[in-house]
Order: sequence, then structure tokens, then C-alpha cells
Amino acid sequence: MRNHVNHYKCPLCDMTCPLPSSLRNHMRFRHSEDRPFKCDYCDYSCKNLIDLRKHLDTHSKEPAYRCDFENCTFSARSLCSIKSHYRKVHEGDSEPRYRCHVCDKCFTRGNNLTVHLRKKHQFKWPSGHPRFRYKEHEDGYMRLQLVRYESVELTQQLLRQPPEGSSLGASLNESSLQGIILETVPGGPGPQEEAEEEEEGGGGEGTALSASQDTSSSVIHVVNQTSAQGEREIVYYVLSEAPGEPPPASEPCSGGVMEELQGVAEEPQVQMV
DNA sequence: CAGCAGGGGGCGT
DNA sequence: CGCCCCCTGCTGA
Repeated sequence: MRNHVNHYKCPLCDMTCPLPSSLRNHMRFRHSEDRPFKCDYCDYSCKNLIDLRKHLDTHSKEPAYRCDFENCTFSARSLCSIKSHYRKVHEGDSEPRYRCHVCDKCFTRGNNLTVHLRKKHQFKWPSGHPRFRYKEHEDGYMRLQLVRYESVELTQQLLRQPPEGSSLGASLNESSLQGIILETVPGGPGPQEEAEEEEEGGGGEGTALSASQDTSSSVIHVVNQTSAQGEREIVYYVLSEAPGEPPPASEPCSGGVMEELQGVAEEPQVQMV
């Protein structure tokens, strides 16, 4: 469990990770333009041998993969197509398992749930989170992972908070974690002003996303920060969690943090999950 | 238009 | 490798 806490931050972006090796990999694949693996038949190149092999399959005329099941003639050009075929046809696993935590609609693939979340509920990716993660819940459904834990130390470092004056960063336990969640929805009173599109389809709009029964928490503060260079916006959510402890009324630790941030905060939003 | 599914690619584990 | 991305064509309300 402790291993899932992210202690390391990429100096070039907002990505965080639990291990130095993860950071090294990230640097190589995310921030290097080196593409040593080149295709002989086209100008495709990539950073990874496995990806090159996958690509080479696309040059073969015959479908490179066949279904192993007896008497099954299904074939496809990608391994993932075969696997999804096998699961659906030969294992009877056709029930949609990806479930929207807002409206409970189910989908067969995470990809399609992603489209749904973005189009129907206006979900976005905060900086440093290039994609959604889906997590299996106790009921077997895959739902959007809303919280990513990072150590308090790292968060303070991210916020350029001087380490002294923190009475709380000393020990890392589950209750002293801060989370970054992957969602922000205007939802309500915002007087926006859609530059483009779009009439409401009938005013229905689930709005308010009151479907908050499952997440066991909590009010989250959102701060949009613009760096000195005016480049990246970081969306921090301070998760007041800890059912056992009273939530520190105004985050004694983040007093300085909030103070520092308020200078650059653009539009704080408060959101429940 | 919403959802499904196949193909192909990126990237974290 | 596995998960998720985009793009795209198909299909059923």
C-alpha cells in the first residue's frame, strides 16, 4: 500500500511516480524524442521494440493472429482484438463492466466510457494526467479512479513550500495523504458562456452529479495554479479524508500553501465527489 | 446521436 | 504486456 504513494516528481512535467525507475522510464518515453526502432517498410518509428513488433503486424496482408479455440475461424490483425473476441465469444464475458460513476451507465470498453465521461459529463484531464485510470471496485465494476495519492512531502515540494513550519509532514500515514483527482466539472452556477455549441438537449442534464454515495468522501478544494512562466495549470485537490480524525478545519499545514497559491489562483472551484 | 467494436499507436508497469 | 488513447465505420433507436 505504502508503495503506491508517489514520492518522485518529473522535473519536466507534473507526472509523479512511486519509484526512481518509474521516473527514469518516464523521462525516456515521455521527454525523449529518440526513436531507435524504425520500420523498414514505412517511416514509422518508436521508442520500444514491442511497439515496433505491433506495428509490423500492420504490414502483413494476412491477419497475424488466429483464435485458439477449437473450430473457431476468427482471426484478427492485433492481439488485443483476439483477446477481446475470446473473452466475449468463448468465455461468455459480454456484460459491460465499465460503469459511469455519475449516471451508472455501463460500457463494454473503458475507451467508450471515456468518451461518455468527456461528452456527457465534461470530464477533463488535469495537467500531468494524460489519461483516465479505471479501477475495479468490490462489485466487479470498473469505475473511474478519482483519487491519486501522493505523499505530503511531495505535495509540499510541488508547492514550493519550505519544509519547516510543517508540523505534519513528518510521518507518512494513510490519513495524512493528499489526493489529486481527475475530474472537474463546472456543473452549476458558472455563468459561462459557451463560445461554441450547444443547446441543452432539453434541460434535463443530470447536473449536480449527486451520485456521491460510493466514494466515502468528502469536500475537495481545487486550485488552479499558473506557473511563473504562465504555462502549466496544476489542479490540486486537498482531500480532507480520515473518517476517524476530524478533518483539520482549515488545514493547518496548508495555511502557507494556500496563502502562496492564492496569489496565482485563477478560479477556485469546490467540488464534491 | 449514442454505443459498439476493430485497427493502430503511446506509454506506464 | 496491459491499459488507454484516437480514429473510424457500423448499427439501432
